[in-house]
Amino acid sequence: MLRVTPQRQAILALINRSNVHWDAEELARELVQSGQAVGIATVYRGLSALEGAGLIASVQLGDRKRYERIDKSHHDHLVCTECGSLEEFVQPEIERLQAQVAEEKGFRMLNHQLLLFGICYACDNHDSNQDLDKGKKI
Amino acid sequence: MLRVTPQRQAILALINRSNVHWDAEELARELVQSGQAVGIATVYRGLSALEGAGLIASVQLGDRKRYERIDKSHHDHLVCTECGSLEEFVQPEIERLQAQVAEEKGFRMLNHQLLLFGICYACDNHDSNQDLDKGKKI
DNA sequence: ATGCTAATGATAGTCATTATCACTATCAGT
DNA sequence: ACTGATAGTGATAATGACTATCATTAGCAT
Ligand SMILES: [Mn+2]
Ligand SMILES: [Mn+2]
Ligand SMILES: [Zn+2]
Ligand SMILES: [Zn+2]
Repeated sequence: MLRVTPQRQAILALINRSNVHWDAEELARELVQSGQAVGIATVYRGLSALEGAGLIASVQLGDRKRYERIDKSHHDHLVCTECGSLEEFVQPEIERLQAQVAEEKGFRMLNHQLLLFGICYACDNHDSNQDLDKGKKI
Repeated sequence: MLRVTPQRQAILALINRSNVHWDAEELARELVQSGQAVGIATVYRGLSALEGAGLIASVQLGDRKRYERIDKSHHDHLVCTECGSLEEFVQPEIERLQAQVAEEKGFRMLNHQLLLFGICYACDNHDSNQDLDKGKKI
């Protein structure tokens, strides 16, 4: 009952061929650029449907949700509060301890979210107060 | 330059005397109940100011921010996606490993957020499909 | 090929939070 | 204690990220 449509194919293709954490608006703009514009409501619905089908992954960052490829192993994120960039990391021991905590509490954990906020290496060593590149893909 | 006002005192007192993760609207309603109504915009600004002053703590849960007392040691949260309840936990080893990851990446971590989503013990063993208690304090 | 119904897209609505702005109150300096 | 600079208040408008509506279109099971 999940239908294959050109719009969803375009959204999925774009996410799969990039290494970006897209939000709905950014993705819609990129689709316009590439000549296959998709209505913004359809982008929201498409992203939600694709995630529900297990074809893409998401990260909730503050008030906005970002989507990325799912064909990499699970990872968590370092979020730079200066430039907004995302860095990825994997720490199996943390994953194991999370499951252990849930277990001990009788809590059936379905997923988790771990965000480390701070200043990335680049920002910490910035030459001057560069303007933030608002158009940068993260 | 952070001024002491009756509104902020009321907000802080309410948070400090309870063990609840308040959002702005809930807190405003409670203040009305207790006969010291505070404008909703002032509640938002007050919560933000108090957090900035290190007097209360916050958790970003999906699209809404919740505030709680800061006079307990740092902890993270188990979030029940069924009933919305929050359970707290501390895992020093996870904390240590987070700092280690940031260190290795040259990332200056300022804070973090770890949420474990799933079904709490009560919901997992519910007798029937009880209606969620929307008014419940969490 | 047909038809049931999910999907689309333009747009209106929702909801949490922030901005505006006229007015008030805190408090540092006298 | 007085006062002035300015932070804070509160009613309300605005914003921004989504979600609902609804007429129309188009997958896809049969
Ligand atoms: Mn990622
Ligand atoms: Mn807590
Ligand atoms: Zn940065
Ligand atoms: Zn529960």
